[in-house]
Amino acid sequence: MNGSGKPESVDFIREIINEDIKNGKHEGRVHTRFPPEPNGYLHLGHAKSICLNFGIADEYKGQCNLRFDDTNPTKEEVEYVESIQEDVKWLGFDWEDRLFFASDYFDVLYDYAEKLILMGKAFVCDLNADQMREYRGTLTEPGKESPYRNRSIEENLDLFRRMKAGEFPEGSRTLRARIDMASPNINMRDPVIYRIMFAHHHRTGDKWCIYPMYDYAHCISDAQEGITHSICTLEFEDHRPLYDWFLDVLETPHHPQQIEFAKLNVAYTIFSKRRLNELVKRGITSGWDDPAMPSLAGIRRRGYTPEAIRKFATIVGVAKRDTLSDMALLEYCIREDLNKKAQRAMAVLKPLKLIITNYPDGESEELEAVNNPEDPAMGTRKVPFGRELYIERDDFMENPVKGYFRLFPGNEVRLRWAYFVKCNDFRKDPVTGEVTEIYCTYDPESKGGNSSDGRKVKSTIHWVNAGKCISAEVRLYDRLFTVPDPADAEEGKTWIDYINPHVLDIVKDAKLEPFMAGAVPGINYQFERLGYFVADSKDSAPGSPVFNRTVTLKDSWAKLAAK
RNA sequence: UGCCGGGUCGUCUAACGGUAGGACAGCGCCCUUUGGAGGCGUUUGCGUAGGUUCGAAUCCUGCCCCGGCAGCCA
Repeated sequence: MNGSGKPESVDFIREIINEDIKNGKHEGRVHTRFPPEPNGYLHLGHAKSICLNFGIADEYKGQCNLRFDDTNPTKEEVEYVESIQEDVKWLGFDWEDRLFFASDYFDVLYDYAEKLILMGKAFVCDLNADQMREYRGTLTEPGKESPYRNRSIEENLDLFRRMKAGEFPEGSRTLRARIDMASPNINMRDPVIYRIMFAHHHRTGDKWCIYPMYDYAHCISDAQEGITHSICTLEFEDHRPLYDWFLDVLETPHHPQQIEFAKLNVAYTIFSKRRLNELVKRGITSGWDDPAMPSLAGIRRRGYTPEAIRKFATIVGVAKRDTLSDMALLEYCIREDLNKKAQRAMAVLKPLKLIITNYPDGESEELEAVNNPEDPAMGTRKVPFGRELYIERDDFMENPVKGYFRLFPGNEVRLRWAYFVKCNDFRKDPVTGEVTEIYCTYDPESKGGNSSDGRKVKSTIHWVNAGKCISAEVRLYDRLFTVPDPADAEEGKTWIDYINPHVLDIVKDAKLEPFMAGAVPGINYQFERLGYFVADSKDSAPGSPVFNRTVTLKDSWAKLAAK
């Protein structure tokens, strides 16, 4: 029950689980698994599945296995089995001692295959790939039975054992289930269950030259592990009859239930492994861990937290219809998390010199600044103040537009944690017309940021001490694409044409408070009034960090100004 | 045009025959030493046409639209 007294609503998967528990199905157990193929890096879409599977296991006091679906050695690599484990752990989940591989079951899988042959439910087929395609029929026409479909059990067994022994060349024969070539479901038209591949496997080495297909391996692997609910994405819906067929025919001790949900899509980015790979290959991004990538490695480096990702997974929910989630939802999650946790700092991205004409030359002082207004326990710090400062170029306007509250000639603003200053004059470059310096007077009575006479200002701006700040490179990341759904390209264009040219803008020489020299990668900061930033884990050096912008702060002035 | 699965605010998601609700986004106001955060308020939706029913988002039928499926990929 929630606070309103209404029953807590659950998604359709948890509804099924609740029903199963009520009916005592699977002895009331809940056991899920996350089954990635180790052929690429994990991305936000996988995170949804991870949170679902591990999350459900947690909620029902069940278990969730991590199982690598490594049935195709030509596509899989150890590099990925390592990065995947790292990503799942980073997200905050634990498979304890239940790390499995489909290849753990190659012997079992093989024995079951002989059993199928013995039952007359599988046969060795000599059709090549092209012929098989012809025999398969089409979406609207039934297929034809293979001429090898009625071989004797003895011949099938002999041939299959010789396939295993390596007597036949790659592609020359397959083992196929004997189901129904006229089935309206193409997956049931005598699907291949073993193919010959003389490939080195990352775990089993050269032991095998025949490898099982996904449909055959997956259901049996689930059954082996006593999985109760095998949660996968919608495109496997058509495979469920086959999943059930294998387990029914083989009479496995367990029969997990496959449940399909709609995978995550997020506007202005893409999750397709193929396309993500192309971004890397073309050099559009620097690699799979580029902070602009939606890979978990990328968003981690970008400064996203596991808490935010988990919250996002919860918020988008789980259902069966295709969706395109709003980027704003993700950004909300990270802002909400970081607002409470991030240490504040002042950073000036586009510096403009501000000189306080009535501040004694050569003087300086340390002012106290609050580290996080949301969390007093985070304490305060000292910020060096002086006669010459840098402020943000955008915080000054020679001719202010309506509604602009920041600095302009004659206007008074507050320098955060410091003093009120009033602009009296400014200087411009005679050639470019660019403002080069502004001259202000400060009110010594307003130290700390409050006037002594109750005088108010409409704006507070950030600043750094020109003589005592540090310089750093700051990388401003934005959305990857210029359109919500780049895969849905208009005539004559491809998704590549929609890459955002400003996905990364680099600020070479930002000015920051001196303590930021000690910024440690992985610790999130809020640069006040700008956004959340994190020191880059690859390109920062001790004492000289490089910062990545995780997300901007909401900017209601920008919205107003755009009108 | 075969089979399977879907269509509820702009977005995501509830409702399980009984007042269409929440979150995000938007808008307005209040508050604010971040034009941040926060508080309050508010606009917007059941694909369509019928049927059953006292009553339909929910059940039935037709239509429309969207997605998936013809790898020895997963």
